[in-house]
Amino acid sequence: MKRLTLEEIGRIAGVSRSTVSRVINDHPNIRPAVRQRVEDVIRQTGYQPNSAARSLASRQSRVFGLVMPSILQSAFADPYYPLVIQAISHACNQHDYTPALFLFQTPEEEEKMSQRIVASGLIDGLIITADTINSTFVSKIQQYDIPFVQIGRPPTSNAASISYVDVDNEAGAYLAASHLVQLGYRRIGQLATAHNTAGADRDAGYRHALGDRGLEVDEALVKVSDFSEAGGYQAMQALLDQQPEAIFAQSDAIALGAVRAIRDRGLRVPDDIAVVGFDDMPLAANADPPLTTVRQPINRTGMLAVETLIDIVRTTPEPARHIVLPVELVIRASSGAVY
Amino acid sequence: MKRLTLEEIGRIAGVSRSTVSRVINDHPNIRPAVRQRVEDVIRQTGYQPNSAARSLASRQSRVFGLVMPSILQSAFADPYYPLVIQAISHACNQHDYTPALFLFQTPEEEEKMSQRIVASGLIDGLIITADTINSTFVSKIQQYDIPFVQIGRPPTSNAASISYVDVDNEAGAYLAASHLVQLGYRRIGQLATAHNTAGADRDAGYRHALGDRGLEVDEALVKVSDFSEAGGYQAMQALLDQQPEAIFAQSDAIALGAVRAIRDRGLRVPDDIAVVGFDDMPLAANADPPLTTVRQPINRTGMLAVETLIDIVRTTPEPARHIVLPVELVIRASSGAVY
DNA sequence: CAAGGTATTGAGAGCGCTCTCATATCCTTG
DNA sequence: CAAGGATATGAGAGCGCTCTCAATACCTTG
Repeated sequence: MKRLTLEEIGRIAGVSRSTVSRVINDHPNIRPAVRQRVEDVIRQTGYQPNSAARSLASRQSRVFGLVMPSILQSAFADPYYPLVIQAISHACNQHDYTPALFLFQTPEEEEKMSQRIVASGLIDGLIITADTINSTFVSKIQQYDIPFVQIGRPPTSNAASISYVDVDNEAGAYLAASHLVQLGYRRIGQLATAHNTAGADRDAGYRHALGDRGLEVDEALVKVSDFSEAGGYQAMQALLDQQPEAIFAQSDAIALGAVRAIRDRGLRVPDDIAVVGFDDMPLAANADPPLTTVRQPINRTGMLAVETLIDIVRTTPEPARHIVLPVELVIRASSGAVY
Repeated sequence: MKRLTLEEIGRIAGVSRSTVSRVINDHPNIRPAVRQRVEDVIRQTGYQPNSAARSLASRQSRVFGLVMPSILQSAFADPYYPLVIQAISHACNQHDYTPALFLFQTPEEEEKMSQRIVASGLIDGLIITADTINSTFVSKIQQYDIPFVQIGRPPTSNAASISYVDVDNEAGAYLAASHLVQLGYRRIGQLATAHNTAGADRDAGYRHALGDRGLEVDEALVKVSDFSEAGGYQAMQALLDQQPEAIFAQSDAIALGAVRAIRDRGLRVPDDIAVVGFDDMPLAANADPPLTTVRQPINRTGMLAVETLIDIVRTTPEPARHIVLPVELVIRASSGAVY
């Protein structure tokens, strides 16, 4: 199957290359009859414009890069990231953009790739998943003039100049912790995470909720974990010695690990210890017991990241766009509110 | 920062565009002194060749498409797919290819995208994850002359003409089931899956293992599940009525669901029922009890898929390459062999 | 029905690279 | 040291598209 060109389509339709180009790019001022004729030829031949030629002439590729820096390598086990990828992929498909994937397993890999990513012209813009504090990648990328949006809030120090899409982590944690307070629990522990803004915001929400209800935060009831089930299991084991009545876990995976640790100690959820998670991953609903958690809108996050990036690419990049999406508390059995 | 071109690099280095191009593409017959000089300029300026121009002139993009057809949409919850993506991404990085991601959530999306994927020239080759029997995508793609390799064995009917990288599912299942037989279990059930070649091969391995040891397969001990934890939970509940002594689950997620179902029935693993999984996902080792399972080399699978595709793109596509990787049994507590 | 627009189309010049072919330079060796 | 062959470099012609600008076709309206 020989590859067709604009020229040939034009020849078949009896018009010039330029006119065919106009039809394809939906320019105004083409006689309806001509447009129709050209469209027919395109449809019948199955012609697809050559994307390299288009990129070269138009100076844009309609390819976005989806970047996950090295810090997150292991975090890929967390089902959150696959869901984000899926959401972004879907959004890109809808807007006729192609997502290129850049997962970095080491800083060296990151270093090696970043130059090519920003300067080869392959990529029109970047979606960066890196709420890790002090990501070197973001500061490196800022020196180039490639548009990007971040998923998750950047550290306060440079959040103003960076466009991002985030969920309201603080409000979510506030809801979760308040829910536990209202249920009558007093010794409410937290399985927290370190070095990421989402974790920091969830921590703040937890503290505000307790404070607003006149409870003091007992630091012995706050343990740090990573975002994995295993991490939650370990942290919960340490926490169990403090005899908490309820737990706010900063992610569903952590919560599930906590549940397992609680059971291993011969205790029951929620009868002995109530548990609330965060994220509302698919597994939260199927867990045993079903997990009370904070639902964050991952699909909308991905969609908005893509649309914001398209907007930035097409128009002026100033000022930076900041989007914070609302979250909601999903009450299930693990918090002891329903059975 | 103005974008540099070959021409300008040449001017700075005092040579022609052609010579710079030769240096970049590692052509022979350049005086060492000149090559050095050009390389210095490139390094100092941070020049990166424009990829659109390169693609247009050389007719290849160094972009591979990573396709996951719509059937698998929900299966993305299975940690297997993220790991495959990660492996392929890493392999692409190493070989200076860019992976573009095409996840299809619906047949319509698949239909809409496929034309662009194969005919726009954006993509040099495809890696298709679709061991689902009767994938329409593969048969569609075969009509074009775009190179591709599949991860997972295609259905026997057209496996001969398709290049693929697979793991030895049958041998793995054989190992797993044999392990259970050797431990003295007799009523060995299977949590199987339908409509995919990996499942069919694992089923075959299970049956051969039992047959080779003189055990007959009791069809009442074989239940069909999907690849999820929830599916395994459900299927196991049905299976429990048949009072199996041991279970071979076709994936780790299924095995974990089975363990949960067994526990909910008040039974213990492995004391009352032994469980073996398949895949050796990270969560298998951390499970409770740690899961005996069949380890498949996902990183090698991804690497070989990429390298095979590169080979096909660069040389003649004939004959189709078939690679089957060995697997190994990882014995942990869930099968009752170790504690 | 001519003049003066406006709507529609085509021609041409790149976009930044690769690759072939011609030219220039460098060694050999007789 | 001249001739011949190898080696090294440059010039030029695209790759298939977009976009500007000029040319043509089509309408108005006085």
